[in-house]
Amino acid sequence: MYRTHTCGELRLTDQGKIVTLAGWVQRSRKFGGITFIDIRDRYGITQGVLNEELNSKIDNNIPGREYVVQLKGLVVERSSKNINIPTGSIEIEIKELNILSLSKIPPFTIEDNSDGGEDIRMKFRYLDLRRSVLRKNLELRYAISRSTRNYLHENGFLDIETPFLIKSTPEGARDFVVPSRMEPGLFYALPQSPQTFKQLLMVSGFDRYYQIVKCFRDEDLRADRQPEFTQIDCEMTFVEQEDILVMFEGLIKRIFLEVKQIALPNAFQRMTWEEAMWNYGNDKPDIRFGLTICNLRVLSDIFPAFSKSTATSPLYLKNTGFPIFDEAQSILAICIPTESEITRKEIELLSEWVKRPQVGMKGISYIRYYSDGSIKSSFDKFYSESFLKEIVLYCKSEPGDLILLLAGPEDITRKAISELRLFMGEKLRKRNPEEYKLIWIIDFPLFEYNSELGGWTARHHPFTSPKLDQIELMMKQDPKILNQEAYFEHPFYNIRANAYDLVLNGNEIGGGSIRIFQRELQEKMFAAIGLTEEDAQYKFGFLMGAFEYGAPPHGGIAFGLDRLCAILGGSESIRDFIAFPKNNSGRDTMLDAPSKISLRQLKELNL
RNA sequence: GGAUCGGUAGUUCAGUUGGUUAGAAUGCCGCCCUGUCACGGCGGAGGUCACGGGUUCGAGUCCCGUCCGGUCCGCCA
Repeated sequence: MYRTHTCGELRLTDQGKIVTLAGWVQRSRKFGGITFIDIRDRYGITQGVLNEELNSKIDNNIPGREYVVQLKGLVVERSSKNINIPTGSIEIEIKELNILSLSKIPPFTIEDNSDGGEDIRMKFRYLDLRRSVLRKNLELRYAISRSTRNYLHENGFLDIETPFLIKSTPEGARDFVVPSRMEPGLFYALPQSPQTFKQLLMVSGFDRYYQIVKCFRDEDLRADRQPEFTQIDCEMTFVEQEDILVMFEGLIKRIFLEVKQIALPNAFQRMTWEEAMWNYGNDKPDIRFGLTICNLRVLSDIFPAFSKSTATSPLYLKNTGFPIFDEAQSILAICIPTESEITRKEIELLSEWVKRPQVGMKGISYIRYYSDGSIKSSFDKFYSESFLKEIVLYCKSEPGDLILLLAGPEDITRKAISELRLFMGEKLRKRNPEEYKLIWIIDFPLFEYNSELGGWTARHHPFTSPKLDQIELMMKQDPKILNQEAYFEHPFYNIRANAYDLVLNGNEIGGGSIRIFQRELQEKMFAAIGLTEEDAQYKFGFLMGAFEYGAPPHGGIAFGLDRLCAILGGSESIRDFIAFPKNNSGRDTMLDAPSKISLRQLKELNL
């Protein structure tokens, strides 16, 4: 028997037992006649002591760091205890020490605060995973997936596997493709999600399906994006949007309760997409803090539910005197409470920040609304004080506030003010990682206009159903757009989908929709996004065929497990929650993949 | 596809205006130490300054290119 106990379980109550432990040498400390050896496994660290006799016997052959050793000995109480570790009250008086495996000196220290950088730790990922930080991350991941499985099982969901070698139908992201050997020149693709399969399962009558499943997308990476990632993929039959939201609020509440011991509110907040864009400039708003956007000018048709409210803004009409504002499509502002006395230098830094190419603004304007009620702005010479006062009042500012204004084209200005809002939220320390605010974003647009391609694409995916009362509008609409400058005047712009995202602290952690289940509507959808009838039939004929044999109404949702883990684990990077992740360029530096393959393989594959 | 930061000892980093023998910490090796647990003390080894080219009397330092890595934009239904 290699071990009787783990390295994390012995306590004072085990005193007097003869035990055998096996593990890795964390560190040894020698003092002439006595030597301490800390051995570590997944469960903890236990100190062993070599007495004088044994110490002199092994003399200079004390096992080095990361050797795998087996200790046999007596559990005794320590004369000086270590309160920092659970096993700190006892130690093992070693009677027998066996080296099971040698180790080279590791390239970095296997400790909580390792001295190794990201690069070298990735190359030696199997060593990095010995550190308790990463071990705890993977334990957290398991806890989340276990809660998920329990909850979904209790609610009648079936875990059904779907294939990884499928057909390439890139509608959004690029597919990873796999060459077929048996059919030269043809290719499989790896799934970007099991979307069509789970819909077919609904047609087959498995009315509640889930799968914790790998998905693949051949796009550039980020700290929170990997080419292969894991989704909690779910689908239900005979449901409306409300049923899905309630069911999966339950899942998230269960995960928070079991994994973080946090009881979330009974019903999550909800916000329409339009409201989120209007107030936060973002479809995944971080609602842990305010600083909502003040829309001082917006082109009339872009946000139909809100645009009218800008009509009372002093800056709504053009020709107000300040050329930058007069020429701007949109003028958006945020009020920063109690910051009216911000230094010139800090303003300068903000200005540099918004001018970075990633943000892309030409500059930033500001209004200081001092506590004594006086007003000073960066554009004083263009406006009277009473006009400035009108702006301040429109923004609902209090004396003492600082108002930051950005002006420019609607899309980049809104994106920039959203970035600025997050930046200021961070600066004001209002983004507390221990605070969890969840919100459903609903009523997404069904379509998105792609000005590069000059056409409409599905915002979520082409299987998403439009709102019931807008189906008719869609069925008779010609997708062709005549005026690219005013795509938001096209009726498609205002068609809303039965689609929803769940947002946690400004991160999209899940999203889904009620699906189309009628062939005619699905055909119309494909036509709208520019697929010819032949294309649609070639790519998705199987799905539309299935819809002709009694397809039930259905819908679903998918959560990004990696990202959920990272947020609950308080980390920015999902790589810390994946056992063997890829680097920034999609490379596995441990395996050194991707790599060349042999000529013989190439020949077999006819490449 | 683009922006930006970085690459110096096993590792993490410092290296001033271009100037003589490139430093620190940690790790590693040796000796000493019977209660440490980030042990301590003394001594030692360890460098293709990513690679290639250029400027210069002289380059770790300046310029150009390449490679590698981090972050971001585009992209990611």
